[in-house]
Amino acid sequence: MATARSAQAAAEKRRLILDAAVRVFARQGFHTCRVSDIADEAGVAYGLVYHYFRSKDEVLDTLFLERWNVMLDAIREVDTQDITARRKLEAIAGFIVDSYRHDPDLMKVIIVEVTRAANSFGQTHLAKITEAYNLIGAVVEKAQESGEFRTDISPQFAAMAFYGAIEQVLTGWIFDSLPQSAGGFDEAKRLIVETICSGLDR
Amino acid sequence: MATARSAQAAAEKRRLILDAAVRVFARQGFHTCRVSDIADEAGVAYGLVYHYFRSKDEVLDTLFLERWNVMLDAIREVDTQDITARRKLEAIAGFIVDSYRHDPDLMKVIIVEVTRAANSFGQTHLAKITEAYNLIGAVVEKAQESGEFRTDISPQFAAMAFYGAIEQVLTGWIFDSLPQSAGGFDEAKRLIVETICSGLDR
DNA sequence: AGAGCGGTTGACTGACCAGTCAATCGCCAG
DNA sequence: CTGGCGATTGACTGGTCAGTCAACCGCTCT
Repeated sequence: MATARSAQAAAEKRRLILDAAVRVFARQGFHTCRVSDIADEAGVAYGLVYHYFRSKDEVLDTLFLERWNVMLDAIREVDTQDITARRKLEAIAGFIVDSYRHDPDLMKVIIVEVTRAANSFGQTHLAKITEAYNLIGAVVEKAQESGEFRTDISPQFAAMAFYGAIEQVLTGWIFDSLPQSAGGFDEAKRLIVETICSGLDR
Repeated sequence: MATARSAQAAAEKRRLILDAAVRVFARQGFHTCRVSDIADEAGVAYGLVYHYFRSKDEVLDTLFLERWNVMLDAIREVDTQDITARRKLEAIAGFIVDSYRHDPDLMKVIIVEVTRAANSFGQTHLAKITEAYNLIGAVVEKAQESGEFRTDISPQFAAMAFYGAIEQVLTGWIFDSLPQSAGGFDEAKRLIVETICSGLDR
């Protein structure tokens, strides 16, 4: 039992540090913050961060991979369902928007420090990030084959437009260049999918 | 004449440094490169960079503002023309895509280090960046009033989707997660506008 | 000729911070 | 009670650069 109990305690400490890191990264940014800021926020000693993680980078890598893998699984799961592509895109946009609603700090960190940070962590995780584009592209491709979507827009291209629109909206919320209106989140899902699927034309 | 000649020579050195900085920032990224890398690339002494610029940051600020102001002017100019909103969006997307075609390194730096770097330079230039969204939003808004565009998608929202789609495509090109196909650039303009205006639905 | 003045040079400094490590703590088993 | 081991601590080190500055260059004007 001793082993099990301490293993659990250790896992809790690790999580404590990860959660503190989310808050610190969201508040100060990855490059601007010091490892000591994370330790302070978590209420642990500086060195303990290095007991659980090899480096400052590994903390962010862990946060990103944890969440991104959940998202990739969610997209894959959506794609197995027997619904229209439009509904699939709604579910995907919904998942991402809900991720932000549920934990804005974490999504801020993932978007700002990884997904949009193409020169630093975006580079490291390019393959993982591209995987999401490809999964969305596959949804579009199948919809083209079934006749639901037009075939003169390449699936990869459509995926970029779709994902780009979502990320831009989240970024707008994160930095207050887009108002987070009352109906907000659910309205946003609808608008994104509506824009991409039906277009702005009347 | 002496004054005029040396002033011109000085301006040329300044430009030499700016152009070198574009190459270095594009290759290594702003945070990763050293000021000495810029000086070496420009073939001038380290200290000269500080004769023309107050700081490393100011070099990037200058590059961004130079180009971004040109773009804002271009968007404003497009909006004065008596053409459909769809044509206006085509012209705007065209301008941005052509900027990339003409000087990919500069666009890479602006997008990667400023526009998408929301925590560092994106923060500093948030107002300037938002200005672009607002100008695009105004184009959409007028199109809604004239009946060209549907009115149930907020103009600001549409602007984010439009700009987000463009930037995502450029980012895809920059980091090779989207193939730069043969027809490439002109095809891309068309697809972006087509997607946003008419949608993916058949 | 030579004074003056931008333009130009690059060695140096001061600050910062990621990561190390030796010492301590506290929990459990025997 | 005690030996041992993993968890925890935080002072310290080493390397990295942005930015400074005092000296130097070469052109022009008198």
